[in-house]
This record gives sequence, structure tokens and C-alpha cells, in this order.
Amino acid sequence: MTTAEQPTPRKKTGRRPGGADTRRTVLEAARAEFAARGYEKAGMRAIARAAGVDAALLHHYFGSKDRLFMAALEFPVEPKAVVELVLAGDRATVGVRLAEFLLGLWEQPGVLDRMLALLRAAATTEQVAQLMREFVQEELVRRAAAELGLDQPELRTELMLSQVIGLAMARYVIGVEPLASASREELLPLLAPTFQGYLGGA
Amino acid sequence: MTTAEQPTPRKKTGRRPGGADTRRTVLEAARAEFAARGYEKAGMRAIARAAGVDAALLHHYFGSKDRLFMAALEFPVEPKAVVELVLAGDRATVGVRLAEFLLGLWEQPGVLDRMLALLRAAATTEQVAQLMREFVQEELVRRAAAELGLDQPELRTELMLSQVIGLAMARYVIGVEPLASASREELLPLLAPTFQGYLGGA
DNA sequence: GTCTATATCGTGATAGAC
DNA sequence: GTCTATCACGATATAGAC
Repeated sequence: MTTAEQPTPRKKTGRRPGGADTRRTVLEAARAEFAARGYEKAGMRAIARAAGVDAALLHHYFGSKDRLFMAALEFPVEPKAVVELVLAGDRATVGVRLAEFLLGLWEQPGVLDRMLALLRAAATTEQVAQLMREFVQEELVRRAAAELGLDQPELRTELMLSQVIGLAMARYVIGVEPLASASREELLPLLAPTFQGYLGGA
Repeated sequence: MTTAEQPTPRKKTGRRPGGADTRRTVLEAARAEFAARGYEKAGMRAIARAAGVDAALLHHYFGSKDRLFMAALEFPVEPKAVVELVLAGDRATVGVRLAEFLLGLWEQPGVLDRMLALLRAAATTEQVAQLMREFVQEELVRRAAAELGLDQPELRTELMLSQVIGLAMARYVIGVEPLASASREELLPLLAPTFQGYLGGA
């Protein structure tokens, strides 16, 4: 698990100037910590240390651990756009398109951290699980089901999503080999037919 | 999440007789609590309350929370037998066979609780994740890969497993509808082709 | 804005009375 | 075997000095 990337090429040591992009740095450190250790084990002190600021400052900026968590999870992609992007075009190749999009998305900085933080938190905090449930329901399933021309569109969409969740768990949380180290090129031809089966039909 | 079932039809109230099947009752309560709330949030006090015994008794029996967790997770099925059962027979129908077995297994009392406890704990405790990783590797993947006559047998087995994990997460942890309430009969025809794709070939 | 010191609460574990 | 009382420790959150 990588520690927070430094966006500006400023040295980590030394006193940080007041009110600069400290906020962004804190959010990135929080994201990494929440992703790696889960919500309860994350620790405000550890986040502060990773960001190079004092622990009390976090409360000053965000008020509480809950609110910091929420702020760190701000979703980076527009669900509406994703659904349209994937479901538009030839329905016979929707599987590859989705697999390609997903594997590419996870390589984008910050995205995987957000997903893992959300998953780890949802696993142990019912409140977060409910949040995720509602998000999935409203933002993804409802939209996707409307465009799918198949029977049981919600069930199919959610099964597709369950494969996405399970892949993240097996690959990054459990870390089982050789899956964890498998390349995009190895995964794509095995993953695409599964997605195709759920969203394509037969 | 259901609370621990009472194996013997004894009343829950009133003083529990010394050294009877108290141990089993505690283990069931622990399993339910670990499954529902995860390892760290489980709470010895809560487990003791659910089992109708004193908290100090748990330490007396099991020594520590770790050891109680281990005892509660004792695996109820023989991996070797499962692999043989599923992979034997016509390879063209391995998907349905696995899906049927899995959905049936989860309806068996205690099995789902064990799986959820393990998943929730693995999500936040690296030590448990490592345990699960080794178990999956040694007991499942190695065996299954040896019997599969396909390319990348480990990867295929693990992708199959990732779908199993994801299904458990989506259905029971996130609890998204209509997947969470879907019946065996609804899931089977959608799930079987996925397993078939991973383990069957094409 | 930034940091030190502390309040308050939760936990697992333990000692010892009955 | 069973329970009461307590310890030691970690966490978030906060008050207040600079």
C-alpha cells in the first residue's frame, strides 16, 4: 500500500506554510490511511503524521473523524457518464468495454484508495454499508437497469457489481496470488465474458 | 442478522447449569457477533450477554479474544472433499454444480456466519487477511488447479473465488436489493454461466 | 493558525471473593 | 465454576496557551 503522493514538489520536512494546499495533502493522507487500515483503525494521529501536520489541525479543518472520512471519499467520477459510456455502443462488446474501463479506472491515482476505503468501512460499519447501498441503488442500478433491454435488469447489474467488489477484495484486500499481481492483459480476456454474460445476455 | 440459535430447547432465562454445553452456546453467540459486527467491534461483553453468561467466563474458557475468534471459525467443511465433489463429473456442467453447491452451503446453519466473520475480519485485520490468503492458496487453489485442465488454472480458480466473495459482500454485507432477497432459483441461472466460464473453458 | 495537555469514554484482561 | 470490581491502555475530541 503506497503512502500519500505529494502533488506539489515541496519537501516533506520543515514547517508547512499556513493555509496552503494543506487541506488537499491531508485528504490524500486520509484516503491512503482509510484505504489501508479501515475506518476504525485509521487513527487521526497517523493521518496527521503522514500529512506532516498536527493532529489537532484535522479537527480544526474537518470537525470530526466522520466528516474527514466523508470528505476523503468524495466520488471522483460521474456515475451517469460511466453508465452511458459503457452501455452505449455495440451491446455484443459491452463486456470488454466494461472490463477495460474498470481496470483502467483502478490505475488512476486515488480511485482505488477510495474504493478500498469504502469497502473496508462498509464491511464493519452498518452506517457506511447503508450509504453504499443507497448510492449503488440510486446512482448505478437504477440508471443501468433503465438502459438494459433484458429481463431482471437490476439483478444482472448487481451481479456484475458483485464481481467488481469481489475482484477488489480478492486482489487488494486478501491479496491472493497470482491474481493480485496479474496484469490488465491477463485479466481482461477472463473478466470480459463474465460481464458480457451479466449485461449482454447469453 | 439472526442471533444465535438455541440447539437444546432450554429456556434462555434463569441460571445456566455449570459446564453443560455452555461452550457451544458461547461459540455460536461469538460466531453471530463476529459475523455481524466484525472482529474489532464484536465485544466480549456483547458476546457474553448474547450467550447468557458472564464476560469473565469467556476468558476462563478461551483465554483471549483471538483464541475465541479462532475457535468460532473452525471450518465446518473439508476443502478436499468439496473440490473433488465439484470438479468430478461432466466438466460441461461444472458451473451449475458449483452454483448449486454454494447456494446450498450458505443455507446451512453457521456456514454463512463463519464466512462473513472471516470476510469482515480480513477486511480490517491484515493478520486475518494473511490467514485467509494462505488458506485459499494451500487448500483451494492448489488442489483445484491440479485438476483443472486449462491454461492459467490458478488465476481462473481465484477469479471464481472472487465472484463468490463479491456475492457474499453484495448480498449480505452491503445488502443491495433485489440481490439480497433473491432466491436460489433466480440466482442459479445467472451465476452458473459465470462459474462455467472460469472453470469450464470458453 | 498551530500545538500542548487533558477530559472522557471504550475496550480487553485480570485478581480475588463466593 | 461464576461473578464483581478494577486495571491499563488506546482512542477521539476539546480547551486554551502561544
